[in-house]
Amino acid sequence: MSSKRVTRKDVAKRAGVTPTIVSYVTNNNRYVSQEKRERVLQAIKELGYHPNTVALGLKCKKSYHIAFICDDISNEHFAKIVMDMEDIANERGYIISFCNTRRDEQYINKLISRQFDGAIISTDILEGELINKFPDIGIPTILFGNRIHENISKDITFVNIDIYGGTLRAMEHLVKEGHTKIAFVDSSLKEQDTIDYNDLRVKGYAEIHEKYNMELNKDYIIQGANGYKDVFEKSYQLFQSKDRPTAILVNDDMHAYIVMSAVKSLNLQVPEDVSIIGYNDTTIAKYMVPRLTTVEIPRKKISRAALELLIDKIEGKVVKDIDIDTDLIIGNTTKSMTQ
Amino acid sequence: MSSKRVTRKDVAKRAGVTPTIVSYVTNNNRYVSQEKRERVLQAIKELGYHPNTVALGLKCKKSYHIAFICDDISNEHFAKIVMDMEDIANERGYIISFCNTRRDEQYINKLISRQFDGAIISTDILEGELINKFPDIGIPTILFGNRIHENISKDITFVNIDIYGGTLRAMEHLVKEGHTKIAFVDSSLKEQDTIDYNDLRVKGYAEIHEKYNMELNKDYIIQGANGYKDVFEKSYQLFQSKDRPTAILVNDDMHAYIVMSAVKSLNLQVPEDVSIIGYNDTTIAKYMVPRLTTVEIPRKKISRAALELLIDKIEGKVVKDIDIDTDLIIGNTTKSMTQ
DNA sequence: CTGAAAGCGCTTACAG
DNA sequence: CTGAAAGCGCTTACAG
Repeated sequence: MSSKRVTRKDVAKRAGVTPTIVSYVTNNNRYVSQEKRERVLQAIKELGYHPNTVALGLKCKKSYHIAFICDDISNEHFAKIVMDMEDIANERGYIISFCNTRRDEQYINKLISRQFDGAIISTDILEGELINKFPDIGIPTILFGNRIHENISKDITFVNIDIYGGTLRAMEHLVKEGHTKIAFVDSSLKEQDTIDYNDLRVKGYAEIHEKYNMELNKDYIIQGANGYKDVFEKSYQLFQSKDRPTAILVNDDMHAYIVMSAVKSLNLQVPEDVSIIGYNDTTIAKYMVPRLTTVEIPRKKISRAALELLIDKIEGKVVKDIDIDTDLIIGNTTKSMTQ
Repeated sequence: MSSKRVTRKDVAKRAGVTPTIVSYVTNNNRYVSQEKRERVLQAIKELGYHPNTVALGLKCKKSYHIAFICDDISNEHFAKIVMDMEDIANERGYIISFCNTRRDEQYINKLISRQFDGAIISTDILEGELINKFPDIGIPTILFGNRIHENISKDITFVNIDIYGGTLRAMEHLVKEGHTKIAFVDSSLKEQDTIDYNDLRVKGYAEIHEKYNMELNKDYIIQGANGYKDVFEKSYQLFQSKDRPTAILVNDDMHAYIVMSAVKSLNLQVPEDVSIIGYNDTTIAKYMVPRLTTVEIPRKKISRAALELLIDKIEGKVVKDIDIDTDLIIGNTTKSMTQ
């Protein structure tokens, strides 16, 4: 910051009024004589005065500053959510800081020191214990409903996304088309060694196996894959195996695209040899050739719900968890086995 | 914010010392007797004290808060730059707010009121006049070097990305392979009616036409396309025409993918019928089948350069513009005409 | 209708 | 070695 920022005092001097009058004019919340008002407005223009939001924040204990914590914003799905949220936040006078998730108490403490009015969190990897630090200190917090369910504070409001229902629909679609050998990829950054049945996708996947008495082959589950390259290699291996699946559910469109690349590298065709379903309906899904079948997560609704719940909460209103439906968009990457 | 946030005063009371001592302990910049120090540390722990960064900002005229203004963060290229920058910022004690570009003076004023220590701007659409408001008010500002060159303040430091050189290399590659009918797509959100020869890609594109005495067919230039759908439709039209180009340069990988989708929809093959080159080397480029030839823009270098220049500037150092090289990554989407 | 004053939570020069 | 005090730029209850 420049050391010569124009302050309220400078404006007052220039306009020949007291600083208090300047506040009354900029906030427009008290009667000020027309003449003084004009002098103040004139001085503001001449000097290029910008009221100091930080000072206001200190005085009024309100920062109009929201934190958005997210594991991977390079995924178009989340990037678009951030853009939407920033739009709504801007309309309401708030600003959003984007924060990469870090599993580190010191980092959370640094964030708390920033006096955010609220926090929105979308994570597969942050422990409930660390998430809870926000509500525990009194910061209104919204959590995108997903895998982390253990020990979440009751003070947190959930935007529950029906990924479970979407998964059931996707799986039913595959089963109806005659698939029984269905694989599943979860690329979220979590421990590799165990299958996480709390993951709503895994849960739906397992459920359908049970419902239709299909054998669940653990070799068909790729979990904790570490980045695009890893997903490529692991799915390449999977489809190279003798007992390869005929269909695969992939937790994200771009990763579904990667899986398709691996499939094609093996000279297999989509959907003739392998059916693929993704999640999110991002650009790549819409323009893939063939068009990707995918579980649509309504981004606009999520962004609006999260931000409006949060602002209501900041303003002291009582808010309830909200449920967001998902939808299966049927493209051309799934094929009936019975044809 | 909760009304009962723990302050320095509370800690002092609990520890039986003066508030000043608490500051000395948290800042660790003055001698404090071992005994008092321990009492303070203990009280901080018991009460869960988090120093108020906003108050510090007001007092020290430093917010440790940086604005990143960008037209479209849903593009993986920019999203990854944001993630990288956030990482470096975090190491240095700064936080980044992501701001969608808005061509609106009121909005810029609101940002200025926020007391950002600095701003990083990457835009194709914001006028120089509005960009200059930041340096004019004394806010250190970094601009990603690109199309907006008119009237930029000398106080702005540029991270110049050699898009021009990258374009020359891409075009040379196509020319050497025998292409003479080369199209170009610029999907940035600008006015549609005129060809913007200030655009570094257009400039390189035109340059090569001149160098090799190739006729520049204006119908081959798609500019001001409005989103993915528009790029799809316009490129579909282009390749449907009788005198269709044999190669096309697309200003961004995902858009290059869309162009390929359009090409395939016409039952044309890449690269047999149409050669395609993109920009950025994002995930889609790496995993496209065939692998996309693309102009690589080194994101890590850009993020680091921008943030370190900015922090140096904030700290009062004299900094100079920096040049970032680009590279042509040769994939499998270009084919020689002479084979 | 207007303005002096208190106070938000900090830092730090200065005096003891 | 420690602490009272000034001050960062604001808002607003209160007194005139």
